[in-house]
Amino acid sequence: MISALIAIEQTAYSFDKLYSYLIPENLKSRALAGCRVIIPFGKGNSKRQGIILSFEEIESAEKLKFIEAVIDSKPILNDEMLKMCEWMHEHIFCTYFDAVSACLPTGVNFKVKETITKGDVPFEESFQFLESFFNENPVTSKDSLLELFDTLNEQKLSYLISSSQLKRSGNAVRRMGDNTQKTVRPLVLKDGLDAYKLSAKQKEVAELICDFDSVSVKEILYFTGVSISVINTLEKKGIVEIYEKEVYRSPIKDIKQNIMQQEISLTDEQNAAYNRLLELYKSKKGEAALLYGVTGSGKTSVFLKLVDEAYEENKGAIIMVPEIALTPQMISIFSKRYGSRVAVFHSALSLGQRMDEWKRVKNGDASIVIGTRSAVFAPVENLSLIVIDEEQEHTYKSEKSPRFHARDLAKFRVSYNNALLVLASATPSLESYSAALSGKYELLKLSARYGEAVLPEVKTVDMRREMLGGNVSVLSRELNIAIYEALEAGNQAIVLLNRRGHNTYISCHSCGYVASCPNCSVSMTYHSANRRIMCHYCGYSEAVKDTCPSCSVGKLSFMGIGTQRVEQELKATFPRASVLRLDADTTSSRDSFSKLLGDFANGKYDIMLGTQMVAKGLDFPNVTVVGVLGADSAMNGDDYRSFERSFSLLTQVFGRAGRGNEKGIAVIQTNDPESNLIKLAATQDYESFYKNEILIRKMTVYPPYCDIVQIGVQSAEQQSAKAAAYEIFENITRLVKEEFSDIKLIILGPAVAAVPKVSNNYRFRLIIKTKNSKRLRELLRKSVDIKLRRDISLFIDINPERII
DNA sequence: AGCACGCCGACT
DNA sequence: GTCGGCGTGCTC
Repeated sequence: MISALIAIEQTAYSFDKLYSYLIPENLKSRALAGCRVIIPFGKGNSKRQGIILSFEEIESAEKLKFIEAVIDSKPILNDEMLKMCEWMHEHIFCTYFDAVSACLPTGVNFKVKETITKGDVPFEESFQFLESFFNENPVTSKDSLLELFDTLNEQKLSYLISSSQLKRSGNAVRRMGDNTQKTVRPLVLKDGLDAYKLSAKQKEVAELICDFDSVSVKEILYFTGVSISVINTLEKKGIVEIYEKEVYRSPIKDIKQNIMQQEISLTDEQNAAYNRLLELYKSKKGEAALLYGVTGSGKTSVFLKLVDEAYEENKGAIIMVPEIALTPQMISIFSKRYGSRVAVFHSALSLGQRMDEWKRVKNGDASIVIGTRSAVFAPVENLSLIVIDEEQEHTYKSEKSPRFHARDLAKFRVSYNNALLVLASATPSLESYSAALSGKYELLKLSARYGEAVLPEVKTVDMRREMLGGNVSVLSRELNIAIYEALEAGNQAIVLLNRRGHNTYISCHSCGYVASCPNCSVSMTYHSANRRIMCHYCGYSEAVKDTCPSCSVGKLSFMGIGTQRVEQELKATFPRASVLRLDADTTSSRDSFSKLLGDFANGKYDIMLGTQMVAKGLDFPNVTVVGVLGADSAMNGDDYRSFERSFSLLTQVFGRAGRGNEKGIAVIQTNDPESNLIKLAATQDYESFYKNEILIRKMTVYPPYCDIVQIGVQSAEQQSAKAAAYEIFENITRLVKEEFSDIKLIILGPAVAAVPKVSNNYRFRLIIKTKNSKRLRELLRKSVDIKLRRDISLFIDINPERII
């Protein structure tokens, strides 16, 4: 006998697995792998959504329940996606259904809605009042019963259900309606219309419908002025057919249908790289290549030409970018070039748009996908190419379950499809570059800068000396002069500071009190826009008090510097200049970011100030000065990747300043002016940086010399979180001594997280340095299989982007 | 996460 | 006696 193995929604990691269900005879033909189903689950047989991942042969049907309904008429996930879900479950410690959900846009997700109806057994004496209620309302819900009848409670309802006096069933409810349009198509030829007896209006409409092959009802009404009844009559007579046609809401505005197939001209160097990539592309071995090209070397042209190849062969391609708002020009290039064959995938789309784009790809109407990390799940058929642009960016790693890295999933997909993966970057991740050097990836270099662009002159300012020299301002004299000169010449300036808010913290002079969030163990930041202090972790805010709430004598003063404070200072120093501040606070709305960047590019502002996102924006030919405030290695946190991130950021900043016709100036304000990092970034010397950094990684044992496993434990009770963290730690040490003596690892911790409390949850962490393998994952799974107290949540993150 | 079962204290 | 509190174990 065959049963279906099903991934079920709303399962905690501790009891997640594939559950086996019987297939009723009437669903045999429809219950295919990749179809979503409704199944009863748990003691109460609550209705859950699931998806069939595979099937198994069973000897006895004992204990098994039946699938209740099949939602999809055809599989929503194909074999590739199902295999990818299994891969994710094995490799990244997520539940099966988390993996499935990641493959589907929110729009196509169904929600199971439970309904309560009268059961087969008549109501007992004491529940007779329900009889008349159900005569009026045959279908109701648990919640409304509880609300309407004070005499009922959860227990009584459960009793009524288990004794079959009430029946509970589940219906799939679509979260989001398909955007369909009533459309008409003719069933007879225009010449054949004479055979029917038609009124003047009917004839007119019928002829119109025959002229077009298919036309929307709305349009007919608009053009002919008839009412819907005319069309209905035509349908009754069998002349036309009315059906629902899906209309797509495309996020790409003004698609130029005249596709611009302009030939891309490549330099010799670009051409060499392209030809090699084309060879790999054609060899169909499921390989990966690293396209390492200095800023301005024209990486985009190289991979665009590869996408051309895929487009012409009518094969699928996925192009990933770190952040869609920062690359509007990429979307416009793609949509101009490939027209409606392009679909866009990213999180700023509305739910409806996401679903539409997903469907266009699923139906084969679009085959070139451009987007952020979620684009790696695009249901592209015949996938032949994946490009990951700026592959070192942290946005490719998901920080919530499923905690995948887009690069790993891309590798899975190219190997499944025998396609080619191209990682492109000016500052590749240490992991990728070392893999390329060892021959795991094919390494392709572009070392010549394209066009006339020159690197800026880099001035490093020691802020400690600046302070000793009497300048207590945020801006150094060097930077002030540079900005002044740029503005005088009619040019623009960019100032970078990686801290939001006005001040980073508020403290009391007399008692040392620091305003901190009541829910999280972090200090709060003053925001001048709303004159409140805010927590950047949970969003809590409160009004600023005049006197210290702790000692009620001292006055509070604002310490530290955020973007708002710098904005204030810039406005004071350059009163005639207009300043644009770009950070998470000013760019929360959907497309304001690209609009603001566009405004800056058009010269609406003189100075742009912001967090690191400004470094990655468009090319601004008028920018001749870039200032970086607080450019210490600590500017990106203090984990092992901070040097890499700083180098990448500075390299991009310097690349920005040097793209116009004039030689730009970059002023780097730091407390560590001797830093090698700044010098290497100034000359765009990635390879020297790599040589230094890889040595450090080797000596301190960090990736690529090992993998990092982070286990996080969270609870509202500090003691239970701590106890769980220690229990896991002891499990690991014990298992490594006994069953897993082949595994080598270094355990750091358990320790309280860097931010010990977030939203009133206490957090503990364990860090393990080891080599990721099947055995290791087995060990991890055993170690976290602890008798968890109910209030604990736990996660495992392989090679996390951030240590909690 | 739910849900049921079961064991113990408070209460008609 | 029994109602309901929550600790514990299981989910095809």
